[in-house]
Amino acid sequence: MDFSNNTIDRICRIFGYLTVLEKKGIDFISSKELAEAIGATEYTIRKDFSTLNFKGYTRRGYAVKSLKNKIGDKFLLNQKRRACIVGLGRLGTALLDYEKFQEDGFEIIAGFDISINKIERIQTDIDVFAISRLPDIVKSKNIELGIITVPGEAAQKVADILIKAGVKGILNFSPAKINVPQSIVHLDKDFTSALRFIAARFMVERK
Amino acid sequence: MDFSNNTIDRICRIFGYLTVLEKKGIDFISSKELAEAIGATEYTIRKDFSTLNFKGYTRRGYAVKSLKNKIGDKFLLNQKRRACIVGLGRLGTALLDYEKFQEDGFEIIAGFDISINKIERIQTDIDVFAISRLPDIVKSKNIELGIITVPGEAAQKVADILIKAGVKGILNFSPAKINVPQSIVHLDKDFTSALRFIAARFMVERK
DNA sequence: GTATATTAGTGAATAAATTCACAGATATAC
DNA sequence: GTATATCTGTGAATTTATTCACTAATATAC
Ligand SMILES: NC(=O)c1ccc[n+]([C@@H]2O[C@H](COP(=O)([O-])OP(=O)(O)OC[C@H]3O[C@@H](n4cnc5c(N)ncnc54)[C@H](O)[C@@H]3O)[C@@H](O)[C@H]2O)c1
Ligand SMILES: NC(=O)c1ccc[n+]([C@@H]2O[C@H](COP(=O)([O-])OP(=O)(O)OC[C@H]3O[C@@H](n4cnc5c(N)ncnc54)[C@H](O)[C@@H]3O)[C@@H](O)[C@H]2O)c1
Repeated sequence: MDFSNNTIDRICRIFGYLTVLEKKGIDFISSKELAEAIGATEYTIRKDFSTLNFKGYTRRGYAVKSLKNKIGDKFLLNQKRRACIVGLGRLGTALLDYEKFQEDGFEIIAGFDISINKIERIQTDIDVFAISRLPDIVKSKNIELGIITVPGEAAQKVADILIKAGVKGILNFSPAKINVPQSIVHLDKDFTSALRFIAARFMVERK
Repeated sequence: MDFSNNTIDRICRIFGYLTVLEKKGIDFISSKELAEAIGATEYTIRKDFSTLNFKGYTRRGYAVKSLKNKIGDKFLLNQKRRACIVGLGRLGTALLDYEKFQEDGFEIIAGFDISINKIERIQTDIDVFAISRLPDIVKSKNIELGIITVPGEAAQKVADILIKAGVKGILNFSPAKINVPQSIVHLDKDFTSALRFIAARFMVERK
């Protein structure tokens, strides 16, 4: 079966929230509370779960641990994913050192940059390499995800290199939209568009 | 009239792309090319423009400059927006120094942090202050947008402070979901959820 | 033990978003 | 100057997503 982007997006947020609940030692959660936590409605969430065949308990809700495992199994969020970061500027290095990725199931295996200077001076526990080494390292270290933090002009080129090297998914933080084959999952996350969205939304609200 | 989030999101991306086209000196653009550039279909875009009453020219498409201005006027993306960043860690400082925000119409007026130590050591052209000064500064400098880059645990508290100080929109990069009154426009941008989305999407694809 | 309140599950209804299909306009080719 | 290909604009059709409305189950209160 196939699921809509909306459903998958909700499921991923729910997964994150379940992680929090689990840490807090909370055992059951209702569709209503889940809805509130991720910004959706209880109906949508029950519908999602219904479609996915995730069952809850009358008057108690959904069992946190079990639900988290079911989601993890179904969407393969239980297993660690191996990622790399290309472009070790301000944003790239911030991401490189973000330890929480690790506990969230994403392991940053390597960083790459075109500037040898940068590679040599960078202070981090993660291995960093010249971009020329990318194909080799992505293959040998089985890296599945590429995170692009190079300037917009270089984004497409980097995407091509990543895909050729064998990554299966790309998260692109540059403002450029990248073109990738259908088989590669990718997401463009442009902060400026996000800010504009807020500005535009706000203005529309006032009318 | 009111527009859907989807429409506004597309419009913001189109606005960004029009900026690029303008710089390149391209005068006309078709719905098809726009669609391709932002990852939508030509139908949707023509429908959006139809609803918004943005007219194009047969066999030529839409006039780049004029369209950009119309969008800018309608959604108030032409005027500079004043923003601040709260939480000057790795992500916050990366954003603080991102000059491109300026040319994209967002001016980072100030940065805030709870750690006086950090405030004192930080190297940047932007003014940085202790969080206690936020209400005062947001008001006196007319700051409209708050960007949250504090740890998840502090996000809600910071959101409350920002709102009380008078910001009208919030972009939250922490993994916590924040609760804000209806009148405040806000967006939660959690990188981990984005990575999970890719991982989940990818796995679904394979099935 | 019974009544009550809460919560899931789901087909049906509704609403929203997208796509289609085609008429109308016009730049371009020849 | 005419034919042709291309591109917009928009109601209608379709598809997708959400919400409703109600049944069933059961924990909790008393
Ligand atoms: N810094 C921010 O807060 C911020 C905000 C919004 C968007 N962005 C976007 O994120 C991206 C990175 O931003 P930044 O501020 O970190 O930029 P930066 O200039 O600090 O870093 C970019 C890095 O990419 C490297 N690079 C350039 N071309 C490369 C290539 N072909 N292969 C490998 N590495 C290459 C550079 O050497 C540099 O280290 C940009 O696209 C930017 O528009 C950044
Ligand atoms: N670094 C990344 O690449 C990255 C990636 C994904 C998500 N995030 C999220 O972005 C946020 C910032 O991440 P980071 O890596 O920059 O963290 P960081 O720990 O480097 O910085 C956080 C900053 O917030 C400040 N702070 C804490 N409480 C505050 C308060 N109440 N008021 C004002 N300032 C306060 C701290 O002093 C610190 O300077 C976090 O929520 C994190 O989960 C970061």
